[in-house]
Amino acid sequence: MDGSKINVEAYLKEHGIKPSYQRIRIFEYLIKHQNHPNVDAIYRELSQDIPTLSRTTVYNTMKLFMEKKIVQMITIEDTETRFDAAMDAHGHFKCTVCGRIFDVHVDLSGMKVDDLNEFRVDETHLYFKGVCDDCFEEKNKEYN
Amino acid sequence: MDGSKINVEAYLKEHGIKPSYQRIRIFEYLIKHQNHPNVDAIYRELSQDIPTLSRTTVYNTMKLFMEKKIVQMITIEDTETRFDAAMDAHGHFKCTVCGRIFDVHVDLSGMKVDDLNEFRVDETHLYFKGVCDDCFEEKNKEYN
DNA sequence: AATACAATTGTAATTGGTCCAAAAATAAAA
DNA sequence: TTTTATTTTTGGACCAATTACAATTGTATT
Repeated sequence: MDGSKINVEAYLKEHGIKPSYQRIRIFEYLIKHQNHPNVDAIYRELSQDIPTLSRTTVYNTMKLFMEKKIVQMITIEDTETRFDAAMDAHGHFKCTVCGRIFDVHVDLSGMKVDDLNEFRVDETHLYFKGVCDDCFEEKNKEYN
Repeated sequence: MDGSKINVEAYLKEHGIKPSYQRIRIFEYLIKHQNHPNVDAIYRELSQDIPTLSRTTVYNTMKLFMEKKIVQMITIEDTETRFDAAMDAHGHFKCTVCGRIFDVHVDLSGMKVDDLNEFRVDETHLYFKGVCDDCFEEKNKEYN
């Protein structure tokens, strides 16, 4: 899902999702904003345009999207559940200062994990925490 | 923290934690049970022995332990926050059938992550989801 | 012992999310 | 097309996990 300009309706159908108006709008939101939103962010933004939109619908839709594997859940903090419409193998970086989450291109092919032989692995998740460049420079300024 | 038989009291002190009775007992629980418990599991178990124990104390203590970096938080699911007293670099595998979480020994040294140059990385987390051997065999039985 | 400080406790409040039943929309059948 | 069945959406009630907070208890300091 690179969101360059795909037909969302067709894309949903391809993945066995009936493309209702709400579902289309929600998915469009996800590919337009790569900010890894949580349910509330999606709701707040879209409900301006769709005044009758219900939070429950957003929850239901995200659950459905996950089942159909067109979005993945990002659980870096225990307090916030975010979502990502990109399904290719990639990691995330969370800046603990500004709170932003960045996509991180990562090649896990060289990873040696002997212990995994006893498991059937369906999903792999990798994330980092730290301080992003913007925040790091901002911090330095104070002490110069 | 391999828990083989260290002096918990000394260990806490070394990490700048005043070793109160509750803190000692909670940390002992963590290294004895490698089941990656959540707050409630710790509370239920220990409150049998320490009847006055409060859930808030467990929450406070886990927060303190995390700040002092002697436990790490495991956030694989949005619904459960678990903890691990092992601080060496390792990953986790969660079985989506039985719900158990296993430690996974992993070598990330070969990992190529160009995008991380723009960040100061403090923590790295890796986890997998899938089906463990026990559950996999159990499942097969049904269809034979 | 008196005082100060830190840790613990328990209740209340908050939050993020689910449940559920009614209403609305869509699809299928007549 | 109307009627009927099915799916989706909605919103309010509900629930469980976590935090806030003020009172109490415990510990260290003089």
